[in-house]
Amino acid sequence: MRAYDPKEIEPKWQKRWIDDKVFAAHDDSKKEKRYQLETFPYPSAAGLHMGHPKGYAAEDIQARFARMGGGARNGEAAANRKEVLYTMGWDAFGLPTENFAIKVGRNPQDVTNENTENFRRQVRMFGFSYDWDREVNTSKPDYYKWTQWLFLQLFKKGLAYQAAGKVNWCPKDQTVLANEQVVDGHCERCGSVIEERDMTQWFLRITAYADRLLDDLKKLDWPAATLKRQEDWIGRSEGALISFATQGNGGAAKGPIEVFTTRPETIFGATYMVLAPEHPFVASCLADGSLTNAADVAAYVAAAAHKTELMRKEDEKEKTGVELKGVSAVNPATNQPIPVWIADYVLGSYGTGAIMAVPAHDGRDAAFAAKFRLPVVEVIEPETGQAMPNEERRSSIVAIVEDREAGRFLTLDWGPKLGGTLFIGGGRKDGEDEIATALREIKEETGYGQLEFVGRTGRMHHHYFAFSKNVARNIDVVGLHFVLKGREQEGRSLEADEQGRFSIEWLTKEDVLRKMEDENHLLCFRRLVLGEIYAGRGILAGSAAFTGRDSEAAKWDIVQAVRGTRKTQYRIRDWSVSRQRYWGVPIPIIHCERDGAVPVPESDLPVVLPPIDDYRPKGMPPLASSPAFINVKCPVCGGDAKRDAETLDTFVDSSWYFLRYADPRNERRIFDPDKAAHWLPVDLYVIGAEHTVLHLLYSRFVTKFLHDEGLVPFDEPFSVLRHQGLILAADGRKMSKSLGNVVNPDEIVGEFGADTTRLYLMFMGPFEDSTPWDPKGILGVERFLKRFWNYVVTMIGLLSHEPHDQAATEGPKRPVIHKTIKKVGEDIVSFKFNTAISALMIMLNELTEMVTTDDGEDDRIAMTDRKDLEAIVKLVHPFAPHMGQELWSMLGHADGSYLDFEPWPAYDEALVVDRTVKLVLQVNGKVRDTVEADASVTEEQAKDLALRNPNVARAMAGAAPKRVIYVDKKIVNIVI
RNA sequence: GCCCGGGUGGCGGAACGGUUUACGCAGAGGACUUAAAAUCCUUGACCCGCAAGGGUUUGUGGGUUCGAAUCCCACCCCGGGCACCA
Repeated sequence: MRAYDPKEIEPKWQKRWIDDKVFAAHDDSKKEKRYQLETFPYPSAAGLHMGHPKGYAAEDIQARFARMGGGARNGEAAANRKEVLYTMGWDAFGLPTENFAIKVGRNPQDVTNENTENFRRQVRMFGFSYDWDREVNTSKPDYYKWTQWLFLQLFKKGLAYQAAGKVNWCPKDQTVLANEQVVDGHCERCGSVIEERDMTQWFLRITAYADRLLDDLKKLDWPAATLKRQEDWIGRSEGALISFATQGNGGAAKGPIEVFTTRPETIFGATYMVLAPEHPFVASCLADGSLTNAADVAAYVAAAAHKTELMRKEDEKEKTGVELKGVSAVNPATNQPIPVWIADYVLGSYGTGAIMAVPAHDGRDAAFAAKFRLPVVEVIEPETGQAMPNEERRSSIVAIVEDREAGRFLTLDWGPKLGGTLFIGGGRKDGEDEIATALREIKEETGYGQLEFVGRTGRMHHHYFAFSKNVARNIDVVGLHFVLKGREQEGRSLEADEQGRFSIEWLTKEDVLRKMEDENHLLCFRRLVLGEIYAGRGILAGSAAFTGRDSEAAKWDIVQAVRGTRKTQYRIRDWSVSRQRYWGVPIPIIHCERDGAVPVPESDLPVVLPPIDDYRPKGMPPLASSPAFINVKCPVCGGDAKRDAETLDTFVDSSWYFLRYADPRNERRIFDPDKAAHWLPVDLYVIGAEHTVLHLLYSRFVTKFLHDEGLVPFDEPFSVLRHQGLILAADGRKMSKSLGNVVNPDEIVGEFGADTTRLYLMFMGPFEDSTPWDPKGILGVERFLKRFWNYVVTMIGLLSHEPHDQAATEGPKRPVIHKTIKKVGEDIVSFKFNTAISALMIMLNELTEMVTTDDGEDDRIAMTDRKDLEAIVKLVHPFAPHMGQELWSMLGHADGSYLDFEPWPAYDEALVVDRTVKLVLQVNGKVRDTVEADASVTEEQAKDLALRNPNVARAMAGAAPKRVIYVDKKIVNIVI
């Protein structure tokens, strides 16, 4: 028998697939289209990582399955066969290659060409079913011409603009770095501490699309976590802009300061305001001499300007700031003057760069106020519980007694019916002050009397039902905090209805948080002991006409009262795309003294990236030192002008590549809109979980822009997205060169072949989970493939000896094959490749099981015919396509018959269900026995079987069944 | 600190209201072989028991249910992301 030899069959089919253009996607096909986008790799010098083929194998399974019409209703595969656009390309521009080239003293172009060749070879050895005629490469002029064109369209619409902005500057490499290249404030490459520099940069106005980028997330079939991260990244918040008048020394009016707030309802508690150090008001105060502490302020501003991101992190969020002495602002709600501070916890780049500080209801303001002893005014009284009709009103206290030596808190356990664990509470008597009430209650209920009062909350509101008194209550509560000074207990005097109803417990902080359920008592604890501030809703207090109203309900009325305006604010910033490096797309702009930034005429595109002598960054873009490139005539006035010497962020290159695949060789347009409309949006995009924001957000932005330009009818590029988990090293850590634990795809494929490698990648665990590479684990799937091969080849040999009456057989006969067809099809659809493969293994195990034949011989060649074999070969094909195709040929299919275009097998429902069922017999939910029963078993029969079972009888020990639960054909549970 | 994931045999994992540990790896025993590799068969959570059988077990503690790995609450641990966004 012919042995399984992947080294022979894999290169053979790979060559045929490419030479015969088997997987070419036809624009004019009558079949329904399916577009599967593969994350195009960055061709690094390190070569392919095992993570690449993991994602690719999953897509290849889906692509081949779709071509076979899989996923349709059973039996309708033939009509469901898809025309699949499935492609590969190279994200070939970028900094790592440039750095590598500089290090080894070579040209980035040559290095990229070599890396790309190597990647192409590696990808091809896996046998993925790509249409290789659609390959794209972002570093080729025929591609980046259109990247430049895209930039110019954005420029024309005002969506690409130049502005001064902060950049990450590496002092050693003399260059700007992308945020991704800054790791913990250090240069990813040389480890230098990154400086912040202000430079004029190109930006793309992605913020103009913030609302649509957020709102359209709901159209997408993407992992929930990724949608959430996009939402957080965009960071929309609804609030108000409110103007605060200011005045200088002697009451001279100065310009107003506008703040952005999401909590305008707290404005009566705004006791000071804070500006970012770079706020223009600060500079104007310094300039007009209105400050009495100008030197301190100037020093703080200067220090803040030099603070890097790293330094701010090291500050551990310790608040710093300086008051602008000599000026003040006026709270428009209270008309009271309030001090103005500057502090770097307020960001110049968000909102208006100025805030109103409400230390009573904001944690950051609270920390700042505590440090600089600024006044705190509570204006929201927390409200807990649910309001009920006919509430009795009362004034109460909650007393927290702390034993500081023991680190415990005094609680009363009232049992589950009366509220569980509570602090000491009680109602106030007429004329009694709150502290007196608390001391009295503590003494009455616990006998403790030596107490020191250390703090209190403001008033709170709580709705509850007092079961002991059978009455609904709406109470005013004040939380009071005492420290125990002596442990003697004397003079307890319980009311009659309290006698024996509770027990005293001293709990640790953790136990209080664990056991206490009462919202109001817990809130007292959080505020008094944990020092938390209250940032929720409640009843307004100290808020003039608004006092007593619900804080949320009054929010916009207050905005109106202080003449503020509603405002939506976003966290997302415009996309910085300038890179002062060489290996990227030249920005197609010409700078002219007279005409400013002038776009390169479209007829002059592409602006070709020229080879230069020295690629090393020297504080200015390498292209700037190439006079032949830089010096041009202005397209408008014809005078001397200079080209922009910067290159585009490579994320721009990748923000539209999926569109180019629809029409990759078009020389006249970025793509033919009809072709894009035909193939897109993408029906499946498999991408690493690390790409949850940037690339996906940028691609969505560009798609929306092109939609607005009328080039595409859709406004979301990727309808369905799935993430792949990492392949970890055998030690469970990330694979990395420095740890020396990298698994090399060349070695693995060389040793086991592509089919085995692919199958193992899919079998390791759930697709979206990270799983360690087990060098022994791959042996399991290798054995499976060999056994599968041997089985099919043996059977083919037998078939040729004694031809069955093939015509008479409609489909496969053996039930296990029908079950597997169903299971594998469902699992592929739901990305459960590991269990699909497991089902294939189970099927093979059953097919090759020893059976005893009529003449008493042990035999593992069970009855199987050609239909069976064809079906199981089809099932394996998406996973191990070289083997699938080879066996298909050996089954006698003509040369040129590609299994990928054969219909996915159908199954017979009747054969999927078992003829016998296993009944689990339980007594009180515990398994006592299992019995086999015919699948037609009725409830009565099943119960009868259970009651007559000896194990069941023993467990029942003569007791009578109270109840018998029956789960159809599964369980009989006798409750006694 | 906040937001997502996730804790099941020696290992990767399966089951996501109904027999916990499918499938695979590793282990143990056996067959074939001069031997090894390969292949095939048997076995396979833990404790008690010769066995029949019984008990325990899905991070911990509670709850709901006839029945919980699965649903709810609290806590612990691991991984990832964000990190003063007013």
